[in-house]
Amino acid sequence: MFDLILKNLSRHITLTPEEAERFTSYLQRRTLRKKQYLLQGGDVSRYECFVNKGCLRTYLVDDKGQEHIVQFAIEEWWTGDMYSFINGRPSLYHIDALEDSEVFLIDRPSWEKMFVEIPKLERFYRLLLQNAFISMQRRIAENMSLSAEERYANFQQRYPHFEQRLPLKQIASYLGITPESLSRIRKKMVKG
Amino acid sequence: MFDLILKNLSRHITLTPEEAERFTSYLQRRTLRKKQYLLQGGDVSRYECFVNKGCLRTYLVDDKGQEHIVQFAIEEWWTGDMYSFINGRPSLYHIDALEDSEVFLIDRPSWEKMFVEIPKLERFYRLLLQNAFISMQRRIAENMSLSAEERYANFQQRYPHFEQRLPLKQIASYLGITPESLSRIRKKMVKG
DNA sequence: CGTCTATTTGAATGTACTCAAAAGCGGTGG
DNA sequence: CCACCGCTTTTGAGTACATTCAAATAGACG
Repeated sequence: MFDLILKNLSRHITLTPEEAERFTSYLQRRTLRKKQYLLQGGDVSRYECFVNKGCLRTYLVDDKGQEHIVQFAIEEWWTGDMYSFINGRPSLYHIDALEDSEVFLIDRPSWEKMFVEIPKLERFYRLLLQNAFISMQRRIAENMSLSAEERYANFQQRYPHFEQRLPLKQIASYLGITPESLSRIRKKMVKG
Repeated sequence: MFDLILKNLSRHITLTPEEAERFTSYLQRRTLRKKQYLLQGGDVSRYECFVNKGCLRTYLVDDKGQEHIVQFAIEEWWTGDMYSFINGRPSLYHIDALEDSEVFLIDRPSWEKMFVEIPKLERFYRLLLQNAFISMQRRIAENMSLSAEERYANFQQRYPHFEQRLPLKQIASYLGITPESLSRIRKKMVKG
């Protein structure tokens, strides 16, 4: 049951069997049906989330009612609204399932406790955040310097499996363009 | 000399005098003249950097020769190219001084050592990255959902002091628009 | 099978861009 | 201290890429 998440930890740190045992005791398993919310904008995010199976999206809705996807999370990704989780303030984001999914959740008290009881996790989380930070930075840079077409080409290259798995509309939203635009870009790229 | 950086640490963790002493022993002080590089694209980033005085920018240059600012860093901000620093790969970014500045640098060996010798720093860095991650995420969301004018208004509100300190050209580059566009936006906002 | 949503296509529109030139500002050296 | 040079900012005109709105087609799900 905890194979994947323990494998994920082992990418950065090595836990003793006891520590692993303790760590997994903090986790709550939850299944989500397609379209089910994990977090709704306005609520306080009570969990950090590890995706064991399926696919979630984090998005916000602007005043015009348009959705903008900030992040996808598939198997072995972590997600959640860190800001709301840490500060206890209402979240600006919605998180829901794009497929039937299975996740592990950690609530705030467990979160605090686990860093105290297993200090190695501080390192794990630092490294996780480091990587997330790096890819965010790159995404910002790309959003500023590349055309929609180039951004899409990069997306395909970087996340080849997302391509088949996600509907066009979601990808468009992630890239910050309209579905119509992405449809045209695809058509053009097939011909080109 | 180390007042500011120790104050910065104390926002998240409490060091004993000995630990503080040890921590500062890792630091190298360096002054930068306006326009001086801390890091040039293509080089490997050898330092993480704390700004004690002045202002730096991190930017990349696209194929058309255009600069895109990913981050500003003024007093009490940390900066650097985390990706290059960690992975030892050439950096995509340039970092230089927009004003005469004074910084403290930590090189990679010291960086590794300090986390081992002062494990509390893992926590500090995790929290630092957590905040950085949160604001990156928000920036991505804003870049996607807001018009140039709204992004500028947010920038003014969030970083009021940057407004007077930074030339229009640099702000435009940070917002992902041309100087011409920002000039027009400003004109419009004064009238409106 | 029918309904609802996603995707495609077309036409008109708009926001921000490019290119060009003038005006403003700041730093440097005579 | 002033004049000059280079860079920044402003303004104008034309353009391009992506958007909006609308409608048709395709696909998914109950």
